[in-house]
Amino acid sequence: MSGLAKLSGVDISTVSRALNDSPLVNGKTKDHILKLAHETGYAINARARNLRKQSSQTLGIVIPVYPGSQQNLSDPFFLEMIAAVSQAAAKFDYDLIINLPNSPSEIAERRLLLSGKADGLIVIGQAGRIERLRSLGDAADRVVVWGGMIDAADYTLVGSDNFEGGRLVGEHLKNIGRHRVAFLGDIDLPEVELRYNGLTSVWNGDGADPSVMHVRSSFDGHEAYRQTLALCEGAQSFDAIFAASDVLAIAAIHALQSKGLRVPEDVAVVGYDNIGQAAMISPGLTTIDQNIKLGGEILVNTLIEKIAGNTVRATLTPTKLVIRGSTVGD
Amino acid sequence: MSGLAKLSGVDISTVSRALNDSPLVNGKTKDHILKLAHETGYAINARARNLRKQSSQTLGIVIPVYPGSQQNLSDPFFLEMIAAVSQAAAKFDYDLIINLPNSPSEIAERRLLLSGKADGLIVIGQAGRIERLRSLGDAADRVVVWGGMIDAADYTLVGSDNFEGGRLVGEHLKNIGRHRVAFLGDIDLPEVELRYNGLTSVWNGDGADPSVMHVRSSFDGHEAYRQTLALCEGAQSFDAIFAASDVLAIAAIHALQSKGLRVPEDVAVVGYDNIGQAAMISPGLTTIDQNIKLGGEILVNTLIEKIAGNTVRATLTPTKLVIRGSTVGD
DNA sequence: ACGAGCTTTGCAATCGGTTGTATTTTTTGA
DNA sequence: TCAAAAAATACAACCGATTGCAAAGCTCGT
Repeated sequence: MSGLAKLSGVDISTVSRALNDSPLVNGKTKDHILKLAHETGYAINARARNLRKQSSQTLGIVIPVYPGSQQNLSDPFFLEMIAAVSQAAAKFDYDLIINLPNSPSEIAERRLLLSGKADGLIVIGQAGRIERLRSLGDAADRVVVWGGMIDAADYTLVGSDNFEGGRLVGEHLKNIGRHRVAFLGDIDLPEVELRYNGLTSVWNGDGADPSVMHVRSSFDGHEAYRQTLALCEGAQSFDAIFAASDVLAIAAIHALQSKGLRVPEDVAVVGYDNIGQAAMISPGLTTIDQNIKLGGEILVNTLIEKIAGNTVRATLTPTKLVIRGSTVGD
Repeated sequence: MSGLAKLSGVDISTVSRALNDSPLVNGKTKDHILKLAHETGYAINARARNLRKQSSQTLGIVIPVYPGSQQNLSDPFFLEMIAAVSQAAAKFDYDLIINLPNSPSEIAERRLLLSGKADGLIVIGQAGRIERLRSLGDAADRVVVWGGMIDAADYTLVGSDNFEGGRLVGEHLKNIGRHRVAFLGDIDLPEVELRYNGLTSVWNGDGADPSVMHVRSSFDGHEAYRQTLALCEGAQSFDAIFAASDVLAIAAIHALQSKGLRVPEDVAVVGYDNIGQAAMISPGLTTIDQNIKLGGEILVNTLIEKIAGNTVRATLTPTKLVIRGSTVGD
């Protein structure tokens, strides 16, 4: 910048104002400086600017991909969320630092905040870290969490309407005459519990016993595969599986087919997320679309509001049922 | 930091040295300062440190996920690559800024470099941007590209051995007696061309005409689905498909099955990448494992070497065939 | 032609660390 | 015991922008 100042014969303060399009600078002067800046390929030094402005124009995103556990490692949901958040952040000229903690107890995220590397933090999922999120203290002012709505949260939550998603699936299964549903997922996770509750709500007050059974599985496809095999070998009969994610649903279909069961004739299968592959397998997977793109935008908007010191409240994004062959036949 | 200086009664320069574990500081003094820092929850201001040290301890990763085209948007390969790079970078105390350009012509990446937000850049894939990569100029000193080895590259390349991957697939198909192979992918992309060349090399000098046909498809699953349908309706007969990615292979299987063709009995299918879902579909997908984890590590190591001013040369990571039901039956 | 008022520019402090050099304190050896 | 060497600490410049305030340059009406 001092180079530009010499070239154009003005003070660096004027250069600075020109580059920031300040109205305090004469139009001609501004044009001249801008031209020089362009010719010399000058780019403002973000490090100096960040220091002076006490802001880094950067958000952090924390994604629980624990390498040891293999859990989630390749769940496309996360990539879609990263893409959504990244593009929403870009609209506000924010960059995105990605942080994949190695274990639930990692504290690298707070470091991003306290050191000023990031102005705010987006945390995807509360799994296994609710307590730590609760104890954020002041840092909570610059954190937004994607997850299922829970009352006791001391932090700002954004999420899709998991209860409604579960309910939509229940309605659909009921409509196609499937009443013996196995729910595949871990209802200790808030968003999963909500999906489960939405599912069972459909049969409540129905006279008939809700015959929904819970088959516990983490978000790891291999575990879902094993659990589904076990389910097939168990005594309980079922004519539908509702899995807490598409990855689990795809694994479940694989398990069912390997047991000689037909999808959807013998067992209807519904997933959650509507990842790209959901439409690419045989039969196509009926699933819930969480509108991740909108979710990412709301996450970013909410976080930027918080950074600006405004108070915001929890937000739900709408949820949509996408029907494909895995529940109704082609 | 000036607060810590007052508390401990020493100059801030001593505090700085203590926090950086400099040997110039007395052990007792150091302990005292560290204890105070811990008690007060002090964290070094990264913005100031970055400015002074002319480094941001941050790498950028550029991933071509173009939202308009839907291309790749949910390919788990990218997430695995992000995870691998992120974890490798963490070992060197580098953070990772993720950049998903909206179009091949975006220049946001260079901005990261020139502004000093990132010390170096990792670019995943050369697709559609080879010319721009060539014209990096000085910036090439701090850029490493993941992609297929091409001679004319003016930038540092790291990639898996795509030719060998293709060759392994060819050997395997030949071994199981499949000689009429459709190659599904876009051989205008360097890595894809190498895989194709590896495949055809198996039949070269064989007397028999290599009966490999090229079915062009981008890395978008929907396009692969359509192309495979078209292939089925065409005149050419084939008994195997080698797809340039698992996502394409899964789409191809879906298309084949919807045409009433059996996998692997009628058509054997091989993918590339070994994403999580490859093992989760029916039948399990035979594929090439690129060892992305190692690739991410090499990318980071190479980039850090370059940032340090050392010269490095292109590197290949080994490649491995993973055989599952889609080519040999269960 | 001149001063009020407006526009434009320059000066200098500041953000919060790091680091070369000077200074003080402590240790060492004869 | 005392000078020389070593260890520990303090001083002050510096990284490169932003910004409040002062100063200089213009415009305009009378």
